[in-house]
Amino acid sequence: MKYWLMKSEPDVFSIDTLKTKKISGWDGVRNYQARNYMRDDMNIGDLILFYHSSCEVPGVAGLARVRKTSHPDPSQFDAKSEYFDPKATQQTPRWFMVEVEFVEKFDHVITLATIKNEKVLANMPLVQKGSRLSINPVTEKEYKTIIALKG
DNA sequence: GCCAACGTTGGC
DNA sequence: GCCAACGTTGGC
Repeated sequence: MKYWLMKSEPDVFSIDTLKTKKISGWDGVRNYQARNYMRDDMNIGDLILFYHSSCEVPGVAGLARVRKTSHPDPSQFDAKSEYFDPKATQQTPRWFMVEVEFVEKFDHVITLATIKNEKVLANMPLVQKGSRLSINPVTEKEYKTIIALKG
């Protein structure tokens, strides 16, 4: 089993949205490296740190779990979607997504500032300058450290 | 294949 | 809103 951190703008899709929906496809990823993580490396049962980005208090807001391995992201075929990709076809889809399920919403967001204060977490891509990939692998040690911070 | 221009991310 | 960093596009 692996661990991941996945970013989402809470204005668009938050831990509360997932809590309500319970299950959701992680659609809209349009970055090849992030796509490759979903397509090639994510397995059922992998745990996901659900990170809120581009908001007042950026940080890990809760947990999700991979429920279904990758399949084509339907939004790439939808001309009305902001994620539409005219170069993608049903025969040769370009974008893939996994399906995730809600696990937990933390009582308090584990803020980026808190994460930056933890020496053990200094190697996370999240805190590297210029790193903006929306999906990143997390080591077991990092995962456990973050979980311990939720109090 | 190079690279300039442009677009996006995301913290601050 | 600013801006650094990075990714993508497209002409050549």
